[in-house]
Amino acid sequence: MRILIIEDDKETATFIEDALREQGWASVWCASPKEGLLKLGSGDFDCVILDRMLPDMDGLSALRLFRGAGVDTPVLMLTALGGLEDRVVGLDAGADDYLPKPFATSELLARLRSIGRRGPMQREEAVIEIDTLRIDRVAHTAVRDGKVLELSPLEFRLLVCLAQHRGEVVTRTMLLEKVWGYTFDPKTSLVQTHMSRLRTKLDKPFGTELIRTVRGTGYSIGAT
Amino acid sequence: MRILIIEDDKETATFIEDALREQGWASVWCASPKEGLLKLGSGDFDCVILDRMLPDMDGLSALRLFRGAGVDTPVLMLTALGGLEDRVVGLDAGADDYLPKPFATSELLARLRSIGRRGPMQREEAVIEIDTLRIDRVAHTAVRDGKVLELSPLEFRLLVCLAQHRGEVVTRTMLLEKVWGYTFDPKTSLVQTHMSRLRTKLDKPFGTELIRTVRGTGYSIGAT
DNA sequence: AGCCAACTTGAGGATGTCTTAACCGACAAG
DNA sequence: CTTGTCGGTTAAGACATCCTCAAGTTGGCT
Repeated sequence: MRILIIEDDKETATFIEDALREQGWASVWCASPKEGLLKLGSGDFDCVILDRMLPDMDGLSALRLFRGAGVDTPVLMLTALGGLEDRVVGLDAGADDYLPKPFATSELLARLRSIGRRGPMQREEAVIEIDTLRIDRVAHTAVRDGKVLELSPLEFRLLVCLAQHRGEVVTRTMLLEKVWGYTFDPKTSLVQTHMSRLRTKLDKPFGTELIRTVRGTGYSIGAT
Repeated sequence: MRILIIEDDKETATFIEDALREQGWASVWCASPKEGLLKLGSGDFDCVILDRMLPDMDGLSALRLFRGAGVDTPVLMLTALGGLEDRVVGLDAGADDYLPKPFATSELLARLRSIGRRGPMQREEAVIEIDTLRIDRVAHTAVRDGKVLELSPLEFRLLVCLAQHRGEVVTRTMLLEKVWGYTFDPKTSLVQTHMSRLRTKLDKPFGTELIRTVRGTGYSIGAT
């Protein structure tokens, strides 16, 4: 694994580099996103560790810059802010995972392994089409039968998550992780409620149902 | 996959159980290592998830107890302590893998899959085809002659279990273990009832029978 | 043929899960 | 300050599922 670290704090950076070296992974460090983009262009990296707080450019903007430039290397976002929204915003902007500071080394390594396992070719399509439904992740729009769906941000994330796994069942646990950033079960009908809301906008007005409920497991879209 | 969970915290335990069930794996929960050892002796498990911190016995001691008793089931150790030394000690004592809490479910499942792969040649294919029947475990669908079968969760599990042992006779005891997670005999026609329901959906509408009854033993699918 | 055990099948009710509507607080815009 | 949107919670009701029981039916053996 070759990993690019974008982090202005020297101390944190060396801490991470040490951990990676112990694991036998190569790392390259740079302090600014601009530098990072250059390096991403030249060497091929398996993953980027990106700090959310940077002096000259915000981590989120940096991420958008990368994605805009056609860089599809997986990004693990670091942030001092532990808030949930923050996490969601990060994932929304195209980060593949998220780690709050301070973190345990083992946790960092685990996340990296997990990202690495997915493989480099996990191309995230900007536009996903299922039946007569067309989802544009860049324009942030969903259209079915030529009719624009007025979805709330959360509903959109939910739909995207389903669509990215079209033909597969997406478990409730998975949705909680990917859409809400939860690693626990809120013990409420959170997912179901929002799935219902999504359906009233996505399925109700069109007769045929795109979303299928898989009892005891989760939901799926675009299968059979 | 059959998985034994040894975890005193009920909440964590149910969380894990949910995730496993969604994945289509059977799990048995117990709160103490002693109980666990008993269960390990009776039912055959593919993996053990063992908490590092337990009230009456330390996880490491438990692990040594198991290994001492000749149990060679792979063990995934959970721990709240993220330190490196801890990890080393855990792996030293004979754990096959190690996961710090809190963990992402996807991470847990990935580790389990990885552990499962090492074991004796498992058939965990995503798609199984038998004659004109096609079972997709990822999409959670079963199709015969192009017609989608509307199966309940239990019926689906039952079918998968049969299909994974296609050509072999699956005993009732085996089904009770793999599908229901029972380690005892309920003395009712539990298995037969559901086999019947499965047949009305799988065989009745198609004339030819895929499921064969083996009197006094169990059932089999896809044999001759 | 006749018997017995094993298997099949249908009905019923308890249980659990999913759907949906209603409510409430947080937040941003006017 | 008011208004509207968003998102989380709760609860009621609809619905599916699954277990048990009990009455057929089948198959193998003498």
